[in-house]
This record gives sequence, structure tokens and C-alpha cells, in this order.
Amino acid sequence: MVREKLTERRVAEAAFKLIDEKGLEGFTMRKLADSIGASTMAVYTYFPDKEALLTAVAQLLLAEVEAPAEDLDWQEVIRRIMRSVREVGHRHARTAPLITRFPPRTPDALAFVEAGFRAFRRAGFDDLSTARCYRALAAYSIGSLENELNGYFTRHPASEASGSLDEITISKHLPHVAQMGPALSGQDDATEFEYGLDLMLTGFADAMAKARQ
Amino acid sequence: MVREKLTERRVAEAAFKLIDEKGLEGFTMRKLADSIGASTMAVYTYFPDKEALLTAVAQLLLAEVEAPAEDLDWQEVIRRIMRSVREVGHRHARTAPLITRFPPRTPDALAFVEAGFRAFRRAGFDDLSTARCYRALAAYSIGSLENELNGYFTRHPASEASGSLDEITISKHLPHVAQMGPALSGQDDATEFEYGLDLMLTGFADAMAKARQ
DNA sequence: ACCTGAACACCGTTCAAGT
DNA sequence: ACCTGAACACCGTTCAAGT
Repeated sequence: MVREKLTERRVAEAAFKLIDEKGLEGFTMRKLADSIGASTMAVYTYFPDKEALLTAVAQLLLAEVEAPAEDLDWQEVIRRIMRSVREVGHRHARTAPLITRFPPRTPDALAFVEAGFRAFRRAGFDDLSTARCYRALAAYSIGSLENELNGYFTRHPASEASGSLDEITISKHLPHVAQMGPALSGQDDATEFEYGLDLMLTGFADAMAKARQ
Repeated sequence: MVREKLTERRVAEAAFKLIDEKGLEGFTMRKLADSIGASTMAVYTYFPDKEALLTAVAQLLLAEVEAPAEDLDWQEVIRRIMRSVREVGHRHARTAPLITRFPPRTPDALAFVEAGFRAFRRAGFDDLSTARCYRALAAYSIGSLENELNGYFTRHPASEASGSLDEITISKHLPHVAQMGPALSGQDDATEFEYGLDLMLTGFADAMAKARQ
């Protein structure tokens, strides 16, 4: 590892890379310093503490989310943003958990948020409706991502793989949970993500149409 | 603190209480042992490691979620479960982050899942549709809860409180983000949660009606 | 089996010191 | 200002030992 001149940006990028490769649990200030060939405390020249460093890493991640062009249909803009959030999350599976803890703050990280707000406003949504849609979308995207990355449905006792409960107990007291196993674990994450996304977009469009009447 | 006889259950309950009060970050095996008046290693008699203990705490939390009676309308059942998840999450705000990491596994923790599955099946949803609805609801509830508890929208730079970016930069390059501040931070969490919930329930009912035609 | 106390291999961060 | 090395106050967990 050739030692390059340190900057706030380079330190954050090294942290991003390290977390992507080794995971958030094993990430320490000492290992980061090692990876950039500096002493542990050199990191503290650029960030007051670990929390501030992780905030910066989250911004780098969020900056990768697509901010679609203005001229697209509003539903297409939202769809692209949502798919991009999911893709970025999967591309950086071990860093992705940070996005829940650290909202976008830098201009680059906010680019996709700006594009989304703009799409709603141009489609005629007022501030309150836009905020409401944004909240629902943020909840759905973050929740989907976390569940997918944590294997929430594959590790669910309702899925066959997990043998956490004995078959007898589960099929006797929780017959529906037992029955749902195959259906839950057999589904494709991307397809199901689209299903929920369409659901929300249709709902937004309907509410919009009603308000216009 | 009177020393009671230790059991797996009692240790998990003590951990639950401690995390609720002091938070997950500061929770250590040593402090837990102190709180039950035992040596640190006594905890390891009941749980192989910290991860296993946290799994158990998550089960205690999930067991508090309401499992509505059979005879209710399916939409009412789902609504009650979703509201209950949210309420339990807020009642145990500092422990709630665990539910993303640890899915329900014990019979008590799975009671509400069983009730939800049953409601869908009795309403005529097949396994695949039920799984699909469950996934969307799980993503939305978990995402909403995390966003609310982390102050995702209040801490958002689009909201007024956070002065993370100077006003000039934000209003020049991110005009919509700047404008959305008041609308985002002024909304009521509970009301917005209901909005998204209604959206999904309506979507499910529509899909169901179409499939029946 | 249940529980203890000491020890090991780590952490994040402070501090005094150097350039 | 930028960076270092030692030190402090912690961690989770292993281990040898006791009941």
C-alpha cells in the first residue's frame, strides 16, 4: 500500500472500502489507520471521532444513488431512484446498514432526494403530499434493503432452511407459519421489491387524481 | 437489587430492561451481570455469547406485539398488528433496532405473524400473495420504525433544525430540498404511518378483487 | 450444572510530544 | 496543521478452578 497524501476524502474512501470488504462489525480505527499506512491517531486529524467518520462514509454511499434527469415522467423518476437505492445497497451490502443511521447531508448525497422532490412538485404534488410520499418511500426502501440484506425471510422460521423450532411445535401451534415457509423463502427479492413499489406509485397517482377532481 | 435465582428467561429480561433504559450502545455483558448481582461469566451459563442473548431479547420484544382475534376483518387484523408493531417499537425505543437483526423465532414472538398469515388466508389470499403482502408490510413497518426512532426526517437537512449545510449552498443547488424542510419536519409520525398503511391495504384489496374476476 | 476471578486480545479516545 | 507512540479505561470471551 503506497502512502498517498492524506485528506478527509481519502480517509473516508479508505474506510468505505474497508467496511465494504470486511464488514461494519470488524471495522476499527486501528485497522483503518493500518490500511492507509498511518498511525491510528492520524485519522483523528480529519474526523473528531468514529461516528463522524461513519457519517462521511454514508455520504459517499448515498452519492452513488442515481439522480434521474428532469424530463422523465414522475413515476419513472421515482422508480429509478428506488431501484438505484436498492442496487447501491446490494453493491455495498456491508456498508448499507449505515444509511438508516445517517441521512443524506452533503450536496452529492442529496442529489437523488432533490431529483425526487422535483419530480413530485412538477407532477403537481404540493409540499405536504410530496413529504408524505417521500416518507413512505424512504420507509419502504430502507426496510426492504435491511430485510433483504439480513436474510429476514430466508432466516425466518417460516422458511424451511432454519431449524430453530422443532417441526412438531411449529406445525401444531403455528400452522400458517409452517405452511408459509416455501412461499416466503422461494420468492425473488427484486420482483417483490417491484411489487411493493408499484403498489405505492399507484396509490400516489390515485390520491393525486382524486385531489384534482 | 435482590438476587433471585438465575434462569435463561430472567437474564434475558434483565438485559431487555437494561437496554431499554441505557441503550444498545452502552450495553455490555459486564453491566448486565452487575445488574443481576452476578459475575460477568455467569451470563455465559445461559447464553453462549452476546449475539445469542440479543436474539433472546428480540424475542421478548416481539412477543409484546398484539395477535388479534380470528373473527375480525382481515384488513382490521393487519391494521392492528402494524399499529402494535409500531407501538411496541416506540415503547421500547432503544431496544427496537434489534428487530431488524433478529426475526421472530419463538412461538410467542411468532404469534402475531401467525395471526397475520391466518387473516390473509381466510380472506382468500393464496400462499404467494400472502407472502408478498407480508414482505411489503414487514419492509414498511421496519423502515418506518427505524426512520422515526432515528429522527430521519427531523435530522434531515431538508428540515430546518439541522444546520449541517449552509443556507446558501443548499438553496442554490438543492432548492426543492430547501423548500421541503418545514413540510417534512412538521408532519405527525403516527398520521403518516397510517397513510402508508392504508395505501398498502388498499393495494392488497384491489389486487385481490382483480384476481377474483 | 452453575458460578467465580484472573487473564488475553482487543477496542475508542486522551495526552504529551514532536514536525 | 499534521502526525506519532504510549497510556487509560474499557470491551467480549477463554481458561483454570471451585461448588
